[in-house]
Amino acid sequence: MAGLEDVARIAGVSASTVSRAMSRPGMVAPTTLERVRTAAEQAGFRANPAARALTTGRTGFLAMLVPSIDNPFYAGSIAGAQAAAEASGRWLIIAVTDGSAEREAAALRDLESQVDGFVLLMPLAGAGELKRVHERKPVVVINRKVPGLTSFTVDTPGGLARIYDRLVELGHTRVAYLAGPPGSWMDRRRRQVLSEHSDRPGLSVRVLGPMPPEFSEGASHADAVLDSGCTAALAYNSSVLLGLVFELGRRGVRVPDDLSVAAADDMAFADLPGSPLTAVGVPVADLGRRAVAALDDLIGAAPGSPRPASRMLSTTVRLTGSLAAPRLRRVRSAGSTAPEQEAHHPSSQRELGSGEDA
Amino acid sequence: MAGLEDVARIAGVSASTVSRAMSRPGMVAPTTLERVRTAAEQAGFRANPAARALTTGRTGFLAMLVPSIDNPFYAGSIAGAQAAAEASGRWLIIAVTDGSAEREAAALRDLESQVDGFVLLMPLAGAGELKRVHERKPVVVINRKVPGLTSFTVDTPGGLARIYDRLVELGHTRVAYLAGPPGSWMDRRRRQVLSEHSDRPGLSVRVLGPMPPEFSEGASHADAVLDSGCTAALAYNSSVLLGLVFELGRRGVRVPDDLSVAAADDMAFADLPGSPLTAVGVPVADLGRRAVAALDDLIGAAPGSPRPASRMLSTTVRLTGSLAAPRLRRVRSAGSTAPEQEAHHPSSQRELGSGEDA
DNA sequence: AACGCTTCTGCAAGCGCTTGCAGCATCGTA
DNA sequence: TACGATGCTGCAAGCGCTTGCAGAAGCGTT
Repeated sequence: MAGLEDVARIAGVSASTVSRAMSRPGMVAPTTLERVRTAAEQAGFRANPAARALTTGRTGFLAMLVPSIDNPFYAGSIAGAQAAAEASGRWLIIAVTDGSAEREAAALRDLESQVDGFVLLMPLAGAGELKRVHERKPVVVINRKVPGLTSFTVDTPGGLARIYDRLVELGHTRVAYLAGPPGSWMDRRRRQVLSEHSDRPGLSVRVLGPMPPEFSEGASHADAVLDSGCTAALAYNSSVLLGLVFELGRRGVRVPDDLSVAAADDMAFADLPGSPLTAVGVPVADLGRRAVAALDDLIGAAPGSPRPASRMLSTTVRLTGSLAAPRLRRVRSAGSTAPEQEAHHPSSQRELGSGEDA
Repeated sequence: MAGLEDVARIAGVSASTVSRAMSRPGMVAPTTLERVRTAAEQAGFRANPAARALTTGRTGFLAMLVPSIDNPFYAGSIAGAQAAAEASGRWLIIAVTDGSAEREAAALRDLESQVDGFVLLMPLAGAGELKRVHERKPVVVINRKVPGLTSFTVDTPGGLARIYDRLVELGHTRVAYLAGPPGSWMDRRRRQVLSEHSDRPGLSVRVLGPMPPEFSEGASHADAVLDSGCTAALAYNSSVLLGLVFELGRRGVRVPDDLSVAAADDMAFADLPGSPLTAVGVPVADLGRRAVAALDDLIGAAPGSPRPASRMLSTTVRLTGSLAAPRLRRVRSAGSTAPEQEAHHPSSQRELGSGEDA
């Protein structure tokens, strides 16, 4: 691998001149610059980033900490971040925290000296600790607000509220919510929104679950939805929704004629032009992109400069998809040919109290 | 940040001894070792990886080049690779090639000096070029075979064949295949399998598409499937399958009673215990994991040692899911209440010739 | 008691790049 | 013509770690 010295020899200058020619072309005379450049090309020169990092402290790496990768939400954000990073000539290191605060802390510690900044997707660490990291290497947070750090969040509640409003407008009075994984922060926020809306007269939300956000879970809760006497169902995410819809189809229940459905959080089809399902569409790639862009600003910026503004990105909702006016005639949960009949269930599911989420 | 020198001062030894205590504990006397260790702990010592890399050439990074991230197949592989990398104390850098040979080459070139090895997911570069990279930094390939390199592939064709056999066994004679993206290597391989099986007497495959592997595409091809007169449909992947099934449900077509369906390539639900859809399940995480494990071997190994064996991983198929005996009575494609009637269509779709895939 | 070995430690020379400083032309100005 | 200012370049000192080499003990032999 050709080094600075090799180029210097060819060009007949010193290594320092070559270095300057590469990183601050303005500092060398035009003719020298030209000479060095052709020499570099001839030698096939590639600067050794590790050596550069040793003196400058800049590694050209960004680290992104995510709870997991194989989840459309995270994967989308990673993709956005990666694209932005590459666009500014940096590489993205992915660290998976798996929801463990220890692993997160370990990654933060290990990578601190190897990267120029961090993108933290839903970090678990306390605000104080994050600020401490930020003092050493710039930090941008996604999907959580940390005072003092720039963060990018998404207005899922707003999207949910729009769906909710539409349901009310259509005349629905009972809505099922297929909850997400137990203990999920996102899930909690959503239920909070629902519970706020639940205060309206004549409206009630049944929470089914919690359940892992999987296709199979949506499918296996189809009967519960039917039994609940609800005329509409909201699913935690698109996977759950698809499972539900699939199973409903097998039971002869039509969407949206017999049951209105929507997903609270989606990256699979909300933005697709011809999608027949309504869902709160989350601009996941944007989250990643913006986070990295903000990081870029922070990395270049002088210590005292104002930090990039935090933003809440709005969601997209297509209200005309799988939402329709309620139908009181309901189909029983039996898998057979579906004779229509009134649904009258004692409904053992709990009502969503407005105060149950802290 | 505490350095070697700081620890040395505290422990009352030289920096070299500290270095050795950290990286080759066997080389220092037990008592010294102990002293150094407590000193290091006290000082909060963290070795600077860039400095280490400068002398050793080992960076502790692995690079993984993928066509894209937000695709369940790739995301799953990345997740597996990431886990394996972290398990062996390395970090994973993700580079997205986006299907561009130039970007791939650029990433390879840029990262060559910054990583200890490469995992290449479906690389575009020629075998010769890949071998050349391999001479500098170890390379492991996923989902493509490159002579001279260790690679991990997946037996999707085998899984497809099993589904196909089952369909034949059930008495199907006309099968629709919702093809993947135009020009896709995977898609070609699959169609090849189908065309091989298509030689059997009394069996025919209709290819619909090509189409992008999206939910909406599956949905919008539902009518084409119904019109084709086929009694079973294979989809390029699970997204397409779900779209198809969703739209079928709206038309009152039951799965699998009215139509058998399966996905050729799936990471979403094939492995889930209660999944109602049959699909060729691909062990995506395993691919990534094994690739990194092989890379580990290569990195540690002496230049002359035999390279880790390539392997083809087998797929999983649940045959009892959405496959059933064919029903000749078919539903027309009109979106209405679906009166049953015979399907007799001139079928303008082309038959799959056995030689059409190169 | 002397010798050769083994074990442990420190010295110093890098790894390949950046950068403060000083030297040397060159140029403009008085 | 002389002077300072300016522009460009080279020298050399690192950045923080690793490692070959050699010296210093400590040990077992003969």
